[in-house]
Formats: sequence, structure tokens, C-alpha cells
Amino acid sequence: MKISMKEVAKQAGVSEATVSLALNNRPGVNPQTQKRIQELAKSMGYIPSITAQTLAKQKSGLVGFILPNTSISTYSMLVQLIEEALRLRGYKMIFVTSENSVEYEKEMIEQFVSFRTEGVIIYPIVQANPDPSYVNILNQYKIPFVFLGGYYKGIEASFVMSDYYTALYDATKHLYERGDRHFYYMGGCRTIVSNTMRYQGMRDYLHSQGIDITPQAYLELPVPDYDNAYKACNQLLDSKATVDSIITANDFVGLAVYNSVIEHGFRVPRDISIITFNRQVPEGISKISLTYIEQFIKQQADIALEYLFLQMSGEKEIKKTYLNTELIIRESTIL
Amino acid sequence: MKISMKEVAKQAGVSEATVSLALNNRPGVNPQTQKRIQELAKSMGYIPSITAQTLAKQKSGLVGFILPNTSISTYSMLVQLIEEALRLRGYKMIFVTSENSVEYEKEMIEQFVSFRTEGVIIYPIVQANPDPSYVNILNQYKIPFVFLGGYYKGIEASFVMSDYYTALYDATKHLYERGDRHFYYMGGCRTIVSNTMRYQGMRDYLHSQGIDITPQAYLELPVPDYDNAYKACNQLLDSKATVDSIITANDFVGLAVYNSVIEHGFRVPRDISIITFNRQVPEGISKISLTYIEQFIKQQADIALEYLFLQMSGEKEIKKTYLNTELIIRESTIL
DNA sequence: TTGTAAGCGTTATCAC
DNA sequence: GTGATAACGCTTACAA
Repeated sequence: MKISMKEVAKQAGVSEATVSLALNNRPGVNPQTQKRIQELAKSMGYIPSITAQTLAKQKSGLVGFILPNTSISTYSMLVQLIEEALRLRGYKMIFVTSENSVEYEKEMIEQFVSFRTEGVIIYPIVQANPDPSYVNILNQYKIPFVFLGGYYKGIEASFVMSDYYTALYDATKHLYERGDRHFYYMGGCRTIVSNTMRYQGMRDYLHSQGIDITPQAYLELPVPDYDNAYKACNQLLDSKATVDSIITANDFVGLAVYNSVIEHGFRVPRDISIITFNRQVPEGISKISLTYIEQFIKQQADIALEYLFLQMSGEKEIKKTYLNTELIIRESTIL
Repeated sequence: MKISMKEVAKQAGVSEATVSLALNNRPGVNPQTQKRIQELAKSMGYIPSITAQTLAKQKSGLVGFILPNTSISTYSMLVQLIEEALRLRGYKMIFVTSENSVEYEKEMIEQFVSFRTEGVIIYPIVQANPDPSYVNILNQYKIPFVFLGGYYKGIEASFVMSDYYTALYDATKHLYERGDRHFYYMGGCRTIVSNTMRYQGMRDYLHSQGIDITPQAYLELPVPDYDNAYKACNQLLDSKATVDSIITANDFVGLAVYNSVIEHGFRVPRDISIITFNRQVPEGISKISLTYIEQFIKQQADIALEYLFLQMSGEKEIKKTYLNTELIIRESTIL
């Protein structure tokens, strides 16, 4: 049977108030009584209704976390890291994915409001978002929130993300110093902040060396996956463009590029070099190990949480962190 | 400001009851009033408290889904499929991972009770579970549940899973007919149902051909990942055992085996053939494309949901489905 | 130390 | 058609 506090109270021969106090280890209840009630409740299989608790306490103990999806290993690491950190702080995570859709993200954020979460962490969708103002519903309900992995222009909130600008700046430098002069970046939607930053990092380093690139150097994929990348790279190479290096958004894209490059009769890295983000295919499995840009996921999770808890404790100041990345040299750029 | 129904009612100059009826499109309210209230509520940014609704309605509209983790692509597909199907039926999914730990799964199931979910789908942990009786708390709270991808012995509930027995039976047959005679299976915890089934399928086919294997043919990995598999396979091959084929739990294991085999101077598939489950590394990326056993994930999700909704609508009968799999031949077993 | 009672934000049952 | 009001299961003053 469904057990409620009333049942426990009746069985114990005390009032509901006493049961509540006893079960929550609150002072002011006889240790004997407390023990008796706790044991009774346990033996009855009583599990309190979070719903009722939330309503009564006006605190849900919930923190919402929204991610574009869960299929990228970076993302699923974040879920685990954040869930654990929240649990240690006595919060429960309520986790949803936006499926990379604006509408869906909006809905999910409203759902967070509906659940009266006490804080929200948003990993922004990585597709174009023309008007992210729906996020402000969180402000209306006084629910603190932070961005992780990016942010929306026009929404004032703390955020932490990789310093994609410097990452691309440095990666480009590495390749330039190898002698490469013709550069491409291949990835997803170019208008989102993190991708704009990448383009600019590449552009600015090259500009400093007297090379000016055009937006065509950004090869935009509808979805940054193997098939799209393979097609796009074939098209690029078929066009007889001069290509020295291609930097890619993730290693499925990077490995598609590798296959395409090889099939066009070029060698990697002798003719064309490849650098990737977000390596998730373990070394040893793929045909080539790609030089990659490592992002520090755990640190990002930690900082996001730190900022969130700051906001939750009343802090008003907006904090922004661009986190360092590290270039890990592998076969695809070694001379 | 936080808006509650009271505010909306006040602004609209009607009672809360009317607001409730209007917002929920219930009969018995003047269409004009209804429209006025709906627009007002929207303009005020009112979002109802699910908590209060749940308490009042005694229905949460929630279905719990628990998965060992989210890093396997099979799993993340399931999350999406199930979430969508539930949404279409007017339910919200509350999704958690068990981190493959008994204690954690227990906790999460209690959490589902605590949220008063109306149904639960359990993908059992894929490590040994000595006593899964904690699942029965769901029965006590009259929360229907089904298993997906496996089940726990001793817990009576509907389930759907791949027919691992036949999968291995047929895979072994395929290899036997190629001429292989010395078989191994490499995967995770051998005591869980789905792995026991695999072993038995392999054993029984071989027995039918007059070959008797011992439990040593099951190479049990602490965790079925690349590193463990690589080590285990090295050990096997170093031992000079005769090995004709190795069937593996997933393609990280399969590709680790491939590397180990190659490094020991054998050829695939001429000397040793490999079959895997749960391929997730796209073809074209890995050094070799592995013959694999395809599981029909969407069908499993559909059936699990069907069984769950049957139970939720009062059906008592327990249904069990072992779903067909398909052997997809690739390089690693082609002669 | 324990019990009584109000209140959290909704819904649902009645009167009106 | 609409408005009181009880109820949902719990917490939390405050009273006893």
C-alpha cells in the first residue's frame, strides 16, 4: 500500500508533526521516540513525497541541467560530473536534452520553472538561436542560472566555456609554423558564439602573418557528423582548391576528412594536416591518431557549479570564464 | 516576480477555480472568460507549479527511466526514443542513470517513488546484482514497471530484451561453418542474464556439433572497454591457446581484440575472426569493419512502452519478449 | 517533548 | 458560469 506520513503517525501513536521532525533529524524530539519512528517508517517502507515536501518547504532541492544531446562523450561526462557534484551538495539534478532545438529548449526551461528548480545550468544549443529571450522566464521566477560551454548573446548570465578563440589561434600557429598556408575550419553552425570564436581565432592569427581568409574558409556543416563531413570534404578537394590544413569540430568529422583526403591521393600530414576538437574515438581504434585540442571538461563543470551556487546564494555579479585548452600533437600534424 | 494562480485570479477578477478551469480547457466556463484568462496568464508569464498539480491531482504525469549510463550510443538512442514516445502520450520522462551500481539504482528507484512516478522503465545494471528485491518498493507504491534490455531474476515484471541466446547460437554457427572450432566470448559480468544467455547460446550450438566448451571460453572483463579487452586478449594470445574466433560485447572490445590479434602476428579474419555487439564506431573510421550483431533498439523501446502502458492501465499479466537480432557480415568474418 | 493548525499552489466538489 | 472550500502530503510556527 501507499504509505503516507499519516499512516506512520497513526502506527507510531504520535502526531504527524513529530514524525516529520523525527524523520528529518530535527532537534526537539525525544531520541527514543525518534529512533522508534525512524525504524517504524523504514519497516513500513515509507518514502516521503517529494512533491508534498517541495510545496510545503517552497524549495524543490532540484537543479535543472539542459544539454543539446547526450550522444557526445563530452556531454555525457558533463552529466555525470554535474550530477555527482550536485548530489554531494544535497541537490538533485533534473536533466533534459534540448535535442538541439530552440523550441524544445524553451519548453524544457519552462518545465524547469514548472518544477520550481532552484537553479539551472544551460549548455546552449549549438544551432542558430535567433531569439533566446525565452531564457528570461528564469529571471522572472527568480531562478538563478548559468551557461556552460557557450552563452547566448543578449542574455546576462555567468558562463564558463573553452577559450575557442585562443585554441584556434594557437592551433593555426602550430600549423603555420609547419609551413601550412591554406586553412579551413569544418564544423557546425557558424553563428553560434563558440564557432564564431574559432573562426576569429584562426582569422586573426593568419592576419597577423599577412594572410587574409574569407568566410569560405569556414566549411559549415548542417550537422557535424561523419557523412556530412565526408561529402563536404570531397567537394572541397574536388574543387581543386589548395588545402594545407583542416581543423575540425570533432573527430568523426576529422576522420571523415582523413578518409576523403586519402582517397583524393593526398597524404596526412605530409600534404594535408588535420586537427580536431572533442576526440572521442579512442586511439588505436581509428586509422590515424589525430592531433586534437583538449578541453578541460571537469574544470568547466566545477566552475559552472561554482557560479551557479554563487548566484543561488544571492550573488548578483556576473562572472565569465574562458578556459584554456591544450593542443595535443598526434600523427596528423607531425612532420 | 513569481506568479501563482492567485495573482492571475486577482488580475482577472475571477476566482482561482475559474482560472484553473480556464487554463485547463475544462468545460463549464464562458468562452470569453476563458480566452481572457488564458491571454492574461500568458502575458503575466504564469507557469503552473507541477508540484502543486501533482499533489492536488494525485498524478504526477511522470514516468521514470533508469539506464546504466549514457555513454553507449544504444543507451542514448533509447533515451531519445522513450522520451519522445512518452511526450506524445502526455507523460514526462524523468531520466536517471544507475552508474551501473546496485546501491545507486536502489536510490534512484526510491527517488522515482518519491516523485510518485506513474510508471518506471528499468534497464537493469549490467554488473552482478546479488539481491534486486529493492525493486519491489515499486509494487508497494503500486507503480507499474517493466524491464528493458534484460531483467532481474526473481522480480516478476514484463520485459523485452534481445534474444541473446539465439544471437550467439547463430553467430557461432556462422563461424563454425567457416571452419572455426575454438571459440571465445569476451564481455562484462558473466552472471547477468543477458550475458549468461550469450554464453549458453554459444555453448549449445557447439555442443550440438560435438564440441564442449568450458566457462573459460567466457573471457570476463571487469569493464568491457578498450583497455581491459586489449589486456585480456594479449594474455589469451600470449598463453598460446588456440583461438579461431572471438565474439565481443561491443566494438571497443572488438577493436581492441583486433589490434591485439594483429600485433600477435595473426590475420583477421584468416587466422582469427571477430564478431561484435553494439557497433558504435562508424564504419570507415576504424581500421577494420567488424561483423556485428544488430539489435533492434526502436522495437525494444516500443515494446517496453507498450508493456508499461498495459500495466499502467491495470493489466496484470506479465509479458515477456525476446527480440530477434540480425547478423551483419563485414570484413572481420569474410573468408 | 509533543500536538495543533496554518499554509504551500493546485484541483475538484459542491453550492449558488 | 462562477465562487467557496476541502483536500492532496508535508513542514513549521506556536501552543500545550
